[in-house]
This record gives sequence, C-alpha cells and structure tokens, in this order.
Amino acid sequence: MPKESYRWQFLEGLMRCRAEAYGYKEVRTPVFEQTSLFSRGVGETTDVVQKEMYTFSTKGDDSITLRPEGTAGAARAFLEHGVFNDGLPSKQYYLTTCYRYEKPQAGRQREFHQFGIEVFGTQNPAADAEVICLVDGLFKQIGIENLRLEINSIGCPHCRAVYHEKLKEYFSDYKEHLCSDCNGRLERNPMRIIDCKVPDCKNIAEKAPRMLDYLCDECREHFESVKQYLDSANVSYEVNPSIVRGLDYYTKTVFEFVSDNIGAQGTVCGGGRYDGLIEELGGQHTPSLGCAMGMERLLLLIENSGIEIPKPETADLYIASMGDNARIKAFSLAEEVRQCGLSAQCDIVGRGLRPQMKFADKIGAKFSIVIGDDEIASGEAEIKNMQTGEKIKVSLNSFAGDFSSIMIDAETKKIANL
RNA sequence: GUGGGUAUAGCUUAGUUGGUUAAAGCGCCAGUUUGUGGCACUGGAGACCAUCGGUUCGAAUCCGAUUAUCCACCCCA
Repeated sequence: MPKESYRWQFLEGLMRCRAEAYGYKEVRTPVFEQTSLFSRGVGETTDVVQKEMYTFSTKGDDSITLRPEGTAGAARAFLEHGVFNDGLPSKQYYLTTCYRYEKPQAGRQREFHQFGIEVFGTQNPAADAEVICLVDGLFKQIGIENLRLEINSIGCPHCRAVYHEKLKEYFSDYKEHLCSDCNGRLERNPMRIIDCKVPDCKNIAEKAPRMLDYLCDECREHFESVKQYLDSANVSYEVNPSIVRGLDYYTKTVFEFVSDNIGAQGTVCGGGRYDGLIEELGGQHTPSLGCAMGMERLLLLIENSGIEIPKPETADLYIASMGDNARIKAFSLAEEVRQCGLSAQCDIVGRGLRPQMKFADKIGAKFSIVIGDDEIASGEAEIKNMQTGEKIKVSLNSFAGDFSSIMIDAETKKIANL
C-alpha cells in the first residue's frame, strides 16, 4: 500500500545498487513457464514440485506453472537467449514475485517476492564466497544483527551416490523407529531424513554418517577453499552438516541465512551451487550458483529488529490558494516548480485555506505559500518554512528560481548541521 | 495436506444471562468570520456485526457449514 511501499523501494534500491557493484545485471523473466521446466529443473521429488505449484492448462492444452522460484526461469532464459555467448561468468539478479500453493503463516505467503542472484559459468570457489559476501554485506548494510550464516557441502553426484548408500545402510537399522515420511525418504532421498523435525528421527539422525565425511577430494577442497575466502573477508559462518536444501538441483556448497526472530520460517536467504542444472535443461556443462532472499521475511526481520527505514520526503512545497484567480495561479506555479525538479502540490480538492494548510502539514511539506488576490496584485508572496515558521519574500515572476535557491539554502544548512 | 485460534467502522477494541436506533479512542472530513499547519473545542461521514443456513417471539451474542485471516506442523524464501 502507498503508506508502506517506501520500505520496499528502499530495500530494492539497496539491492540493485549492491548487485551492480558486484557486476550483476537485472534479468526479467516471465511469471510463468512450462511446467516441465520446474519438474525437471527443481526436481520431481521435491515438495515444491509435488505439492506447491500453481499449475494451469492453457487453451492450447499446454501445462504452465507460476514460477515457484527464480533460478529455473533464469537458467532457461540463459540457454534460450544464448547468454553464454556473451562471455562467462554471467551474473544476473532479479526482484520478482514467486508463487507457492502452501498454507500461509508467519513469513510465508502464497505470493511472495524474492531478490535473487545467479552466476552462470564458474566452478571456482571464489564465486561461492562472492555470492555469500554480497548477501552478507547487504544484511550488514541494512543493520541486521543476530543473523546466522550456516553453510554446508552436499557434494557432487559422485560422492553423494556413495553417501546415499551409507545413509541407507545406517537408517535401515532403525526403520521401525523412523516416521512414515522418513521411511519413504529412505528409498527416494535419504538425505532428507537428516532434516526431519520428528524427535525420534532427529535423535537417530544425530549419529548418522555426515556428507562432509564422504566428500570426494574435489568437493572437499572446494568447500575448504570457500571457507578460506569467507575467512579472508571476515564473514562469520558456522558449518551445519544437516542443511539439506529442498531443491534437487543443488550440489556442493549450500547455505542459509537464518533468523530466530521472525517465527518458524526463519530462513531469510538460501542458496548454493547447482553445477548440473544447465546440463539438465539441455545445455553444455555450465557450473553455476545463486541464492535468493524473501522480501517479506526480510521486511519482517527489519521490523522485529526495530530498524527504521528512512521515510521519504513527500513535498518540497505546498501552494495554498484563495479565490478562483489564485487557484489557477497556484496550479501554474506548481507546474513551474516541478519543472525545476522539485516536488510541489496545490489544492485539487477545492478546500478552504485552513484545510489546505492542515493538508500541507499532514503530507509533511517542507515549505508552503499562500496565494490570494493580494499576492497576484503585488506580484510578491511569502514562502513559509513549515518547520521553523520563518517566512521569506519571493517574487511571483521569478518564482521557481527563487524557490529553488531557498531549497538549496535549506539543504545546505541541514548538511552543515549534520 | 494436517492441527489450533480469530472474524464488530480505515485502525485498535467494548458490547452484560440473547432484548429497541451496535459504542468508544485513534484516523478521516468540515467548522470555530476567505488570510496561514501542529494544540484545543464543536459537528459530520463511516459497520447488511465475514457469508449462508439453523435455534428463538427476538441473534453481533447460541449452533452448523463456508470463506477469509493468524499461528504451528510439513516444506521453503
């Protein structure tokens, strides 16, 4: 709503600015894609695909789905538009809506907004660290504390296959103690058991083999190197071996920024590497990575942390008027002022003087002026500083110019006082 | 998909064992001599009491269903 949109704009501005400082360019993809993109890209066995997608059929009987996340669409566009020909790595960011058919609760809505970044075409661990740094710095810039960065490596297809076998072996011994969900997971995707919240499963999972202990040499070195880069940038993190992301495309590095401040849905930002995704979608092997943060959760976190987002100025000048002639004069003066790049408002409701002044106060106008028959006759009027009450004479003939210098003076004083 | 809570004006809430015209604060609009905002005073607009059905002489109040919303599980951002 208009009353609160400035908070969004403030964050979006920071995000764009920060992304561009790292060399990212904005990408805008459609709200919907062919359903198959998500089932292939995000993964047939994930909850997101199995039960959370808004899927429709078109008049031509195509199955389309409102994007449940941003990566798949960006990856599709990357391939379809031959972006790899522009040189790699390709760094892209987006600010968009996403849709998931879930039961809403605190920090979770069916339509939500994500700020996401993607880097296509690098397998180097420096890229992982850079992505994390971008986000970490953004949180710091906003002033958010008490945010945990948790990282993990879930390996590559080679070491994960070995690990899955080990997990199955381990969990099979406890089959009858695992919840029904986890019994299903045992065959399909045993890693998910590690993430189960059921107390019994949690206990059993505690002593389960850890992916980190089964990483192949390449994956282990990669993970070590990511940590080294993070250390060098003074980014603090903790290794959490139980992070298992819910999107199947992830490989190697995964990470989450988690808050204890915003209810049960504590993950504000999540991401990681997806080295196999582009290939899965029909492209050449293009190791890539990215992450996304939920705007609503971020806003919630900002609110709960007591961080004030600066309110925008609403008007430099309010021009009040009395009488029909003055009304028209006020209208044209407002136009003149706006042409100088300042903001001005005049009465477009037909109110009396007093209500007009009240309105000027309410919208937080910095200056006001009253135009009546006297002013039109003399060609002079007084500009009033709404904060100090001080009045300054101006000529109506050189009005916009005079007012501009008054504004500059006021701004200069303000800066001097800082 | 599974639990639990809630639903009265734009917002926050009151509303007695079921009983005439549903109340207050804030906010909004206007006025307190057509010449100056914040404070104060006066007045006004604004509610099919979420919807539908039932019980009753009578329902905002009791019952049922539906919807919305909130919180949690699950999962994720």
